[in-house]
Amino acid sequence: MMTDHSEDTPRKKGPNFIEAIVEEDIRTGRDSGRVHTRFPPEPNGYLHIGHAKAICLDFGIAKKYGGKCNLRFDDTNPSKEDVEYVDSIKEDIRWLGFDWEDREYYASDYFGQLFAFAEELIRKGLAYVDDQSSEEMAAQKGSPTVAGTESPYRKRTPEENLDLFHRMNAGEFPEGSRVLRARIDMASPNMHMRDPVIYRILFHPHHRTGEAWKVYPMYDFAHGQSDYFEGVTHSLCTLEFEVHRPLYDWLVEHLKEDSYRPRQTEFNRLNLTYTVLSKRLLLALVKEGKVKGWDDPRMPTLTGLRRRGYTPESIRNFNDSIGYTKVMATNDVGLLEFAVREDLNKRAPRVMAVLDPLKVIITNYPEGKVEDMETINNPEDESMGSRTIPFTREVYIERGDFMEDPPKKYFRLGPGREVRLKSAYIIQCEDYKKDETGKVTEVYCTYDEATRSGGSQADRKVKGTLHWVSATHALEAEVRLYDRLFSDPEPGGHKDKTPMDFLNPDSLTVVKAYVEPSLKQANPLDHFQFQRLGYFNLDPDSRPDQLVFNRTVTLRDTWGGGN
RNA sequence: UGACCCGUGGUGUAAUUGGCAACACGUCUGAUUUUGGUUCAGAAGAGUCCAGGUUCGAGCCCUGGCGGGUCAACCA
Repeated sequence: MMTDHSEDTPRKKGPNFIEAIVEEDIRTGRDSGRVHTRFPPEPNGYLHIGHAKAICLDFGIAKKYGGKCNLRFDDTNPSKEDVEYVDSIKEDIRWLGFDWEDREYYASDYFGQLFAFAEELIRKGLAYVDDQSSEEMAAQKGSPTVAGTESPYRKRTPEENLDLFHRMNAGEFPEGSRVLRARIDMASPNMHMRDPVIYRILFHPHHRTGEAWKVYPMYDFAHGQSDYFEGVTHSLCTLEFEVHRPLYDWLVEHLKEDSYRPRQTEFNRLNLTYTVLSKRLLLALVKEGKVKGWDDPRMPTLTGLRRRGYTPESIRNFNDSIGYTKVMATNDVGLLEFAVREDLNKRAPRVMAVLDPLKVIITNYPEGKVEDMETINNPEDESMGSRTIPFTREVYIERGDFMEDPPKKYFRLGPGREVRLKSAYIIQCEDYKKDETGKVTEVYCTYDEATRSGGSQADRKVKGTLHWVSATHALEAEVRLYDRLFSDPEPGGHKDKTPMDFLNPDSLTVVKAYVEPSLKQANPLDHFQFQRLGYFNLDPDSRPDQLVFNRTVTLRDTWGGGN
């Protein structure tokens, strides 16, 4: 069934385990029944479809239960972050269809409160300054199976620690020379509880606070506390943070002044076949020039998918369909493509385009005659109306739509065969011409005037219907055909190979095509279904005198005979 | 060989307080079609990682295995 996927009538599904938790919290009156989530990106790169999964959850839960969702930039590491990313992230979230209203926050907004909280921990003897190198501390940390040993600085007095911490922030000590650690348990079976570093010295200017601070909180020290400051009730994050939860809770427990405390719940991160979603790899693809940029249509970034022609609705529906669990899952990218086709099938007007032209000359059609043939824009949506396309004596059809010696189940053009030219006439192949290499160069046909679309013989059945464009009216266009960027289903799942070893050399193919004249009026990012060829959109680089189209996704191909 | 998490058709998810394993994608038929698309009708495909236990009855509960993931950044 695919009748109820529109925005107004979402798929009927039972609550996922996170919704079940939220519903239980509401039922028991936890936090007075408030539901408040947050989406917390670090502004150090572009958002990709994996982030979309988190965004749909964070904003989706808030919307479903009448709560709020904050946008919070987790900007605790100035050496990696930049305003460029802040802007792109905001744009991408809006494009996806979500709104944080006036709740745009930054972890850096809380640097003052966080610093004060650190001082409090120091006074309570729950944090200390460590002068060792990171190597020394790593050695003392032990291993998952061997308990760690305590730092020689662990017994410093609160007074000394406070003084050192202030001087760290005053810039008196070089980067890397000292850190502030929480004093928890060096023998904990959970590595994150072995006196984790909570503050480090960084001299890199911060994109928002500039030179104001010389010490910056670590993720673990900033996240739960930021949740607390914002009144977040449900802090949803991905599975790899599961082992951080005890530390999250430990810190919040020491910070809270009332009964309210945010709670972290983890869900599975998105994995897609033939796709890499690690920021490191995506950055490498851009830096090494394997793709043209973050918005290259082959990239799984939201900006790339948008340029490719994917719609926000299709991405939201896709997220809806894959669900949220704690299972390490790998989703078939075909599911995403299905969601795109499903959406585009309803909204994309059908147009004529020929990617690999073969000239057909209709010998009994008058030279110089032009007929305007009416054709419907979208059979899925009558309200999209119709338009006319010019028909002439010479037209182009797809090279693959003619075979000299067609197999039995082939029902397109061949010697002596009849086909209908969509919205025009039935033609019959009388002859064809080949060049020295044996390549077919022209096909000669006759047309039956009575079979004109809407005419007296219009109902006559023939096996095939072909798309075509008038050879004298067609516009030349550049069409970019995209294939998967990686040739392996799990490019990241190999021991001695990197995803780069599986780069698909044919991920981009550029062809010169002929398209119907009406496309001159197309706007950037407009969607089209090129008859029998797939869904395309007009690239933002396109100019009226040089049309450029991207193939968003192919049509479902049920014919095993190839093309 | 520590802690935590996970294990249902090929893939991803469902399965009210234990009650004949459901849905989507994919695959395969057939019908319709001026798109080999769409739409429609139907089919195949798992007995729920394994072994015990509790129970009239277990995918759901218990025990023990096996398998997979995360964690030893002054990243998030």
